[in-house]
Amino acid sequence: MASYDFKKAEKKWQTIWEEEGTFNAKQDFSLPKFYCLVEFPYPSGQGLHVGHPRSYTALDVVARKKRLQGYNVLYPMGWDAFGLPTENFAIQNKIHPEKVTRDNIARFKEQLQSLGFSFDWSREVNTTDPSYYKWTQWIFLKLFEKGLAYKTEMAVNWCVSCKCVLANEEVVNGVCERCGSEVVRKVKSQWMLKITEYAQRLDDDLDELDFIERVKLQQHNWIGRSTGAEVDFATSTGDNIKVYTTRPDTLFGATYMVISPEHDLVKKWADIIENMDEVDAYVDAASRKSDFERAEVNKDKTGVKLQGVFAVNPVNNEEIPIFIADYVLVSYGTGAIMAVPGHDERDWEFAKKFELPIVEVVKGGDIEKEAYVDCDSGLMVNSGFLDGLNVEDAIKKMTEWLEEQGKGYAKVNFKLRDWVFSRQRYWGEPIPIVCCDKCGFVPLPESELPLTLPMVSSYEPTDDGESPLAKLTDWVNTSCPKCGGPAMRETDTMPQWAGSSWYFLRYCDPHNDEALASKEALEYWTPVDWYNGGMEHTTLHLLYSRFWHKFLYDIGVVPTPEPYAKRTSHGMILGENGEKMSKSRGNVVNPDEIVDEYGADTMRLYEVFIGDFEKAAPWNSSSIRGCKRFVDRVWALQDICLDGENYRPQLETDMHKTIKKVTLDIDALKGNTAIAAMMSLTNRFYEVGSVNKAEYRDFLLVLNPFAPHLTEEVWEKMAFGGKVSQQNWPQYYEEKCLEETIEIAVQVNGRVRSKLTVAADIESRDAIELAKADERVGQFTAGKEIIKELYIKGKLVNIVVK
RNA sequence: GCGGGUAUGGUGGAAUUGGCAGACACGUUGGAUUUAGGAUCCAAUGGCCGUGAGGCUAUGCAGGUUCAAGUCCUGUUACCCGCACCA
Repeated sequence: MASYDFKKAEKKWQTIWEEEGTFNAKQDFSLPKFYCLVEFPYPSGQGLHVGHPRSYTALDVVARKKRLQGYNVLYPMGWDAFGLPTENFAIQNKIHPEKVTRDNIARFKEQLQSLGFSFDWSREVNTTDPSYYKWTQWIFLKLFEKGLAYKTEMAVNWCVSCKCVLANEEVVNGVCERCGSEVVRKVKSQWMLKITEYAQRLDDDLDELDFIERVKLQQHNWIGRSTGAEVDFATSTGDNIKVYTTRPDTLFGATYMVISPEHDLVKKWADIIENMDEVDAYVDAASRKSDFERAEVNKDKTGVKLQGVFAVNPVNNEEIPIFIADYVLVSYGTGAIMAVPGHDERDWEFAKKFELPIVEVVKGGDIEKEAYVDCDSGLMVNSGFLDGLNVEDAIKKMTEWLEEQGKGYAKVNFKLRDWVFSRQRYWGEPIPIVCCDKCGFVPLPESELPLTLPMVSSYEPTDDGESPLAKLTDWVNTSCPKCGGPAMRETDTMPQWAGSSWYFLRYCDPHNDEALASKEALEYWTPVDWYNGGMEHTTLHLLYSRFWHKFLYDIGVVPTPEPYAKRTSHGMILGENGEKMSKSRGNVVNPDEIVDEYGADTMRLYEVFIGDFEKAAPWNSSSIRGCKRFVDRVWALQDICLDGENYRPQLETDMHKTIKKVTLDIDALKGNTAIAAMMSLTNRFYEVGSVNKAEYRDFLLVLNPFAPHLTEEVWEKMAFGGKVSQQNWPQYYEEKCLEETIEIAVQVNGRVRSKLTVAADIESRDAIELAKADERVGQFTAGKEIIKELYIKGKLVNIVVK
């Protein structure tokens, strides 16, 4: 037998699959369906690195197995192609981003196809294609129509290098998530999406979903729900200060108030505040700090007392001072707090510094030394009608009291902010809105979609914060769709996250020009049964797309309230040195070279075999050889293949056990141990000295999802009939997975002293008798008193002696 | 600071959830084959002691529960990730 010519075989089968459309999802909606999805890549200039194929392979294995199990599988692929890196590359090299995108996609596609993924290429989507982004714009207009898209002037995160605003989700540790540059505050008029309107549902509905826990947790934390109360504090000026607190029980301990420097009352009180100079200086200093500086946790608390005004604590009518301080954020709650220094660390620190009274209202701590914060076990004191209650009851009673008195009410708050949706860059979807002096913001009529991105030769970002599109006066100046008068187009574009927020819907019906997808296709295919993607998208793409999907559900476009039934996440493939793979570290492994040297199947096997799917794993160019050997050994089984229509007795259990293991492991994303089991079975064939046709056939079937080219090629060479892709997944029988005789360990005082081969169904009593009769066991029990003896079925006997 | 996670041979990693730790691989060593290299095949391979049979020891560290602990409990260390003055 000639050795396996993987290059020839892989090319051959890839061509067949492409010509036949072997893996295209079927239009027959009566079949059981399985929608299997991986995040579509951003087609960067560097091409794929060996990290990309990890999740593609894992879900390709799932998709291929599901097909063999009779499901109509949708496993699509596409391109998330708008975005800054492409635009920056285009600017640097003076090539239009449209061409850069086209070239990058061509390269990515070729690389993906060389790995033999079973994607349905007939459904390929591209977010930069006008026939695609027509529907991205359409969804935006629906959001606008329902009041969920609005434009407002606000302080935003501005990346100095990208010359573009960023969403909160795109700012990581005060720097730009993408380029690592400084992020400063800038007041700008921005399009916003009201994701906050969906905060409660995005949070609640997580519980019903089959998402891995760390994803749920991260989304819960990001949404940041808290329950408490809003309370009104009267002031000496007749104004109200509304505060949000999670601890209404501690209201009797509120000895001062703090409002943020940006709070409206500061300006309103300009004439009343006696030390306005000092206050102005503080406000000014705060405004010049970056968010990052302001958020620095361990810095000293600063602030200024507002002279000439005071507030009144609504529960005891005591007059309390009002401060401004930048530790109170204007963007959360009401931008004002009641300070309870006895039971809040920040307030305690502030009170110590400004020598303000600290009152204990929950007993149990030592408020002289530190704030008593985690006081669930304490009882209320110095708190009038709350005295003697525990914290939980006190919160309830105080909230009731506030509501009765009309001084406050229960309130749920979220950390989640609305989504800053406009970008001052060229390579994105134009926002289909015109601004008319008479009519305000007017949406383009649906018939004018898509509003295409004008093809221009100059699209550099500007320093003044305007979109490059603003310079195209011919394009900008238009007429109002409503009144026909002169109007101007919106010149900002959508963020990269727009196109990816709904792409999984388009796959269901990608060529539809009447709707983003037909009702029937959506009814059949959604929700996505299994979605895998990176943890870095948890609070970005994953949250955004859940939001859009819920909105589309509310307006009757999609049939399910959630887009994804199941979400898993892969660990990163690291460089050989254990560090993150990157060009600057020089540890990038190019999959093309691996495919060239070892073949796609070896590459696929190694990607799965490398380790626990959820954990990061370092690439190792030696280890991959083990997978290559495995491929060659499977090929060479042809030399020792005997006739035989049934499993041979000495291999029957091995066959059933392996099929079972592979079947279950694939669904549990434990392909690494599935491959180990198949390696063991191969070793077993060689140990026996032969395989027979029945065994070889079924072995090839379970190996097929991992090594599709090899298995098809062997199948054909062996003339097993048809193709592997047309077969059924082999069955295993539970009862045939059990050995008739088993080896059990015999322990004395928990240490293994001997082994016995016994019938699998041996009675406990018999096993113990046999164990005690064992010579070696006797040496350890002789002359000692047996205190206890037990048999753990199928495992061991333990004899405890003294 | 808060929340979550991880820690097992020289390496990647297994361990049916409390039941023989180290499956499966990589690497290494020895052997076979080969003109040679490569490839392939066979054997050994956690550590310590022992010629040997075998014994002891071992899952970051320290305790505990149990006939039995990588797995459960208490404490502790290191690293990774997320959030970060969110009232």
